[in-house]
Amino acid sequence: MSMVEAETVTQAAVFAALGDPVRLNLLSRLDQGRPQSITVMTEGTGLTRQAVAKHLKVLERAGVVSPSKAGREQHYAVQVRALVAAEAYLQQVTGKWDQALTRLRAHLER
Amino acid sequence: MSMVEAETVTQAAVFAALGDPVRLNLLSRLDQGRPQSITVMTEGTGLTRQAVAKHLKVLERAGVVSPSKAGREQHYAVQVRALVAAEAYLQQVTGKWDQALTRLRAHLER
DNA sequence: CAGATAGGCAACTAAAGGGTTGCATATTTT
DNA sequence: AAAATATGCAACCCTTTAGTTGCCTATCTG
Repeated sequence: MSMVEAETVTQAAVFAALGDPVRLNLLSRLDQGRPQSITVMTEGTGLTRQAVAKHLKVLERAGVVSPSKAGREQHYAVQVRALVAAEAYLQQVTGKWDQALTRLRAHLER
Repeated sequence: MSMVEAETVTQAAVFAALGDPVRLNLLSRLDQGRPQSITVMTEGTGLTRQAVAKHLKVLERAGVVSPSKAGREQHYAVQVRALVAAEAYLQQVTGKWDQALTRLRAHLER
């Protein structure tokens, strides 16, 4: 597997982690800055603690969130790097598209 | 379901569509500007035409790609709007994080 | 028109995902 | 020390997803 492909796979993992409404909600509740415990994150989801714990694991494996233990509590905090990387990836794609549009325009005006 | 939740679901669908290495590859080959047929998109994937067709359907339902018929060929083109929206979503989240950091900083310096 | 090419549809399989329940373990709290 | 709280682990269920194969239809092309 080429390096490009490897990167694509990694990037896909991040998008996949974001590709679930529950996880997107959890994330939006985590980006308040301070880490939250699993139990707290469970509140208002209508799900069991285990379900939420799984979702947080998914986010963690994708690097979107990072865990830290505080006593008996497991806290999770947003890992901005991954999000910024995803943002950069999209910018690259949309950027390429802009370039393509420019080329197309140049071609048509010839 | 609230409007926020509905939007979250929609946005999650886009991320989910991007959350697969195969689809990410297809997308990167589509962003050259001009639409491509399914058969052409299949080349070099190591998959069957039907598999690729399914992936393109997924991208289409998420609004990431749009179909158009040219004779017997089915062409797909990148739909930049969806990508920009996803980008905006991430910016909003990372932006909120920046604000949170600012608040935290202010709190610590008090 | 006959053959080749591009797709669509459907059925089927294997694996991954999202959730739940039950039970064991570690930390607090009283 | 006992009760309560926060998690972790594992087994299990159901649905979705990623891929395949087989076959039928539409559109070119020679």
